[in-house]
Amino acid sequence: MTSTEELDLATWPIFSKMSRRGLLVSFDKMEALLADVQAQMEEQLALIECFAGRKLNPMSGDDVARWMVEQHMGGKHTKGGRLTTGKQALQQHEHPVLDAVLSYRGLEKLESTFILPTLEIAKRDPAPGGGIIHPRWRLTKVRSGRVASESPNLLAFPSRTEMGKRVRSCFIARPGFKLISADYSQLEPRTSAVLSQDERLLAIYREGRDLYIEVGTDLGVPRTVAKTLTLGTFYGMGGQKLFESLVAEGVVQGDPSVPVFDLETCDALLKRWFEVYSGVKRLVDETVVAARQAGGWAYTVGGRGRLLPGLFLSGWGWPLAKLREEAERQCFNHLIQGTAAETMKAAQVRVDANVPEFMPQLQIHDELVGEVREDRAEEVAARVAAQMHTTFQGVELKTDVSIADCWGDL
DNA sequence: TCGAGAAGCGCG
DNA sequence: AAAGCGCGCTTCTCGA
Repeated sequence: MTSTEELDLATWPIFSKMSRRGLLVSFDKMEALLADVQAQMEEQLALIECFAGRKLNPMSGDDVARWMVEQHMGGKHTKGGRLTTGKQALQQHEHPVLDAVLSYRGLEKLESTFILPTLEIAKRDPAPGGGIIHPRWRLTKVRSGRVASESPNLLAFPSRTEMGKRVRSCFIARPGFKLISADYSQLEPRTSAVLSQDERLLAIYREGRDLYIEVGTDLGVPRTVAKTLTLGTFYGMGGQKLFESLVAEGVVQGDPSVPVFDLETCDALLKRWFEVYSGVKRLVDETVVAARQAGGWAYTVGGRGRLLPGLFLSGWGWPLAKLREEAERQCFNHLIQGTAAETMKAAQVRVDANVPEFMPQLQIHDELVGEVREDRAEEVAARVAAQMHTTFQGVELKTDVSIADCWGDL
């Protein structure tokens, strides 16, 4: 593994090029979407007034909390003493007003965070059919070595919902070009498997089997549960959080062939996971011990350090234990997330050196997006994939590639 | 009127 | 015993 310093120096000019090239935004598509979103916001607002009997600002937690108190709805309170009005809290109650509040908030998020700023920023650099976005890459912001993006934060653009994909669809390839995406599958779990040398995980990956199906079989849970559970365990998720995640995913009461996912089951599942994949448990413990011996410094494989003074807090009282355990989770996360970031940077360097026809535009942690001339798309995509393909201590790291005319279709 | 902090939510 | 990690950005709220 190349050192983290060398990777930083080698990727610097690549990100510079990425920013200069930028991404083309279609004004027609974006403005049509904006009109849709605004119309739907009006609808939800009307719905709220209709069902609540008066106007309500869905964005004001105080306003929503006051109305909930009037309706004799209970719930958790924030540190500031108000009723919690987050998505989790509102979904506890069955009420059309709360449904509309959540819908409105989702739409408002799209409008104010993604659509309006993108239009505004793209207007600074007009181009045929729209404008160009030049994200500012922050290469020294994230302590794990990941990159961050500002103005706008393209790494946080929506992808999980239909409306979200419509936002991404406004980012299009220039005329005569195609967009290519190559994303590593399960980069962080694979990194964990390699670093922990856990026999079971290594076997799953070496034989090319689906991790989450295997975990599901090992623990007797559906694939979706196994996925949440596995990703959570890598970073120290607790029973409570796992339970909340499963509730949010709507798998709280499973079918009869599957255990019921109450809080106790979640605790037991986490415990069992670390028994079955004991190599990961060992790596977590060893990583923390090593960092303590190194004076509180956690290191990635490439040698990027993060100082975690909290590792030396002693005692079990509040908030000492909480802070120490937080530092321990950060310690392990630094190793996995940071090493994965180094894998990605190394891949970018190889692609830059060996596939000059590919013009990168975005790096999204485990994914590379860029443009290529239309007539060469298939061929160049294959070469990008070949350059990203690598073997990390016996485990293959491969990418899924796709070609499309807009970001949303990748 | 301005700025900081809280709450909330988007992503991998 | 109990525990998600890493970010950026927006609106609301409250005090200077």
